[in-house]
Amino acid sequence: MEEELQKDVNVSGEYVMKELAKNYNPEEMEGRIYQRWMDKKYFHADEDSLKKSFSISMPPPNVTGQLHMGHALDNTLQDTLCRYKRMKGYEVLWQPGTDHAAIATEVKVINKLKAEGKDKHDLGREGFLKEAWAWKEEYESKIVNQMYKLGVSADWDRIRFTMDEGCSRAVEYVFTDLYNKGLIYKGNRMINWCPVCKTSISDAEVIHEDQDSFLWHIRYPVAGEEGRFLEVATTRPETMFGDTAVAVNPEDDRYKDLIGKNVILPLLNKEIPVVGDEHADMEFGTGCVKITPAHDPNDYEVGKRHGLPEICIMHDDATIDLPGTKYDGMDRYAARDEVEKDLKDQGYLVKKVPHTHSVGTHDRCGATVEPMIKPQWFVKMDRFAEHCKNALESGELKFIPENYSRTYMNWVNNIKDWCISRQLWWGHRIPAWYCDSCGKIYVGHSAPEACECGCRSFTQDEDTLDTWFSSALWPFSTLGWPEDTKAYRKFYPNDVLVTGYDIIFFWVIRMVFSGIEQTGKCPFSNVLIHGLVRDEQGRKMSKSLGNGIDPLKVVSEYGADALRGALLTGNAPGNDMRYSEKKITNARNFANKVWNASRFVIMNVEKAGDEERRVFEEAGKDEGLGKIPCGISLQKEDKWILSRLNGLVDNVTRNMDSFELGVALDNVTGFMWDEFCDWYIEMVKSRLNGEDKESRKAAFWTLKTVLVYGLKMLHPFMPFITEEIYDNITDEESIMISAYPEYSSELVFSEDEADVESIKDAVRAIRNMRSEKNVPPSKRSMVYVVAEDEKVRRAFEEMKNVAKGLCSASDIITMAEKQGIDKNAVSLVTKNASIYIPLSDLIDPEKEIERLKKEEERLKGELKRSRSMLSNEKFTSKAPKEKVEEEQNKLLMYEEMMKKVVEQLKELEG
RNA sequence: GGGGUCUUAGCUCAGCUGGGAGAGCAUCUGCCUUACAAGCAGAGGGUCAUAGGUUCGAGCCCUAUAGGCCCCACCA
Repeated sequence: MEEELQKDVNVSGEYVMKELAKNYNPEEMEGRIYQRWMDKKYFHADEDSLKKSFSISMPPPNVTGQLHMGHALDNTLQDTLCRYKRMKGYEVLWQPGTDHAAIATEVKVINKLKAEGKDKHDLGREGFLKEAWAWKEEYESKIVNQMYKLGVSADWDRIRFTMDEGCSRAVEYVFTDLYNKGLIYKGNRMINWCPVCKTSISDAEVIHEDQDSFLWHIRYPVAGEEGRFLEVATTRPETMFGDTAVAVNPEDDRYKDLIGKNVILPLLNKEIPVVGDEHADMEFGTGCVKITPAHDPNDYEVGKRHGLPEICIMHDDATIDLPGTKYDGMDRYAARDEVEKDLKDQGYLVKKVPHTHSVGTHDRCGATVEPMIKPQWFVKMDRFAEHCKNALESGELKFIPENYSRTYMNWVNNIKDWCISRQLWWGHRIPAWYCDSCGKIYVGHSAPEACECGCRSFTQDEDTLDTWFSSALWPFSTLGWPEDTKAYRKFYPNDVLVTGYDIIFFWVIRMVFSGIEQTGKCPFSNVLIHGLVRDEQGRKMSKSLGNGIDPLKVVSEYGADALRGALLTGNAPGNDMRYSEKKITNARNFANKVWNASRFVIMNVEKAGDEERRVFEEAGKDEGLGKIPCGISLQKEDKWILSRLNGLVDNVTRNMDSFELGVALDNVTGFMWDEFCDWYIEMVKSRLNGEDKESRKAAFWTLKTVLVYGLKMLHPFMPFITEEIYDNITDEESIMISAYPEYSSELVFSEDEADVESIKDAVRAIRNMRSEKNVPPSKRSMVYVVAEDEKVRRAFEEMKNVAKGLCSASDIITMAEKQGIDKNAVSLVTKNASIYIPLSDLIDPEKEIERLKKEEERLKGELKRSRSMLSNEKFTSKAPKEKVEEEQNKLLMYEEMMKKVVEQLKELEG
């Protein structure tokens, strides 16, 4: 049967419809379609184009491993925006790339080497970097492949890497520039030290977590005053070897007199001064604080204020550095126990009380961070904080949702100098050179010929830069900056940055001030913030919990369109979302629905005559909505769905433009599923094989138009299935490069919309009734529609055949007033009509009375509410006119309905 | 300590500048109506966290309270 049909079509016409596979099979089509897009260079961004530009820089994923759900969401949002803008006629650049992720990658490579029995230091810097680059190549290609599978339409020919030649040049340029401006300096300051990774880390990389510990109270004897002690309280007794003072509050009457005197540091028997400093809180503990300037940020400040020596008592691996003592070489925690024991033995320990305090840990390895004084490079932040503030206040920068600008400002206002040097190998080596004889620093691409002192031998700084230093330049370093390239001129600044809220401080702020400092422009005008993808129970997806879902697994099982749809459905900017398989299957089911609706349309047009096929072929072209060819006489339901489609365009466009992608997708889904599939297709079924040729033509034209435009709006969200169908029902090249629908003021049929809504109301009421009475669909029934309003009657008359199919009516009779209808007919009341169905044998009159009474009660309530509102003089005088009118109309409608109900009740009750 | 955010149907969440609460899933009922059972039709289910306030009118604005979450800072 089907083969025959196929043959028929081939023989009969110039227009040969390709056939859609019987089942929606994403796996089969997605790879093939993506390859075609790539071959056709659709993702290519033309820097010479005269079209208005739209650009996004992809947040470069770390080359540390695989993509997770967060990446899938992030990239789906960007892809959807890019595809939308492309169809809207913009020259779109979506700049892809990957991040070297300094410490994260270095740790991975070290672990890999360890598994192979190799050690970083045995390999040496060169050897290690070779391993790291090999790692990068492997994981970058893995990641890129994963993006292909998601349908990412980035311009892959422009892929960049934060450590490639161009980006490295930009890094060097910026470092040198900031150094010359005095905005980068090298200093011996207190930084966060990770004793496991053996590198400094920035404040942002430290995670504070509360830990249960103790507060040790220790006596420090006052020098020269036999029997007098100062009792200090500390959470870190092992650092006492580095104590260089004890502080008391200058206002504290208990200890005032001791300021300027010395106390004896137990165990070391060393005299240290008592200083008066605000830092000592009289209310806390004993009011006396031991001061360890080299191992505590606050003590460091106190030390600075009082000119105290800074004694470092720890090695880089956090073992004690105290040559000649038994503590030397002990781990910090072992030393703590030992100190406690010794203090106790010698009578210095007063007590040890449980105490909870927050401990800084390294976000990469979890080790407890050790504050240390080390020579490091820093970026001054005062000026840059101003940049950040100005960008937001001037409106150059906008957050979506807006409240994240507060988070941003909160960060900006509390920013401190940024420690940018890292004691790692994998990263941009600091372009600073030290003269081997006098030590003078030169900053630049290479060392100078000779130093001022005449020496010609230099050594480059061993350290590398914080990974965020290079990502801060990403929006412009990828475009060839600092060269004045065409791409830079065309696509910088970017239009949107899409990223998670967890990264605002790390990345967004640093891009903003770097962009402004280097290019004079904020690197992007909109920051679209999204939340985290959590697991079904709302927990963060994490390796340690093992609750992560691999997006690629989902893709291979359900298709990329389903994953994308699930991630964007109901997704609101800035909000976390929960992942669930239910959401995936729901999105997949929707894709399947669209697939089948398309099959339905295609199958019918295959069966149709030449003329219909020609009409079909011409429909849905890019010339836009509102162009209804002459010779097409649309029926009411056609106008209804076209008008609804047109309204949808308006809605969806507005939501897309305001980055409400989740709402936009809901709009499209609702329209396609509910209005197009469940109503329009059902309405039109009988016409497709009907007698009336004009009606058939109009139906085919409308079906195609609505389907094609619907697919276009769906395409940014579900690119694969829409392309496959589009390819099969049009002879256009690709939906990706087709024009996005434009709202047309000529395609507004308000009256037809209202009429069809009346019919839908009636159909629903009838279905409801039949369902309530358990009437099988096969049992047809007469339907009488009584409507005083002539327009309503005409609408029912016009759509009689359509409505018949929708509610299993054998016939529909319309009339102005009730006459000749069986007394026992079931009656229904809709907004503007009364409907009677003679189902006498199936009706239980008592139940019917009961139902009508219920309805009467409901109406009574509504009438009461409405009347009291309208008789409220405050309402009628103060509320806007439209609202009052609206309420008056409602009242009339309720009164009308009430009248009918009362009438029907009277009849039933005899 | 500072800032943010959330509390709406059994579950997951929408609800745009205030004008009588929505979707999906789940549940229940009936349907293999030849595009689709990955489906169709229908139904039930909500004091919009609590208490005040502003307003003709509050899920939405203000204040307080309770609970949840996030970020920053501090914690000898």
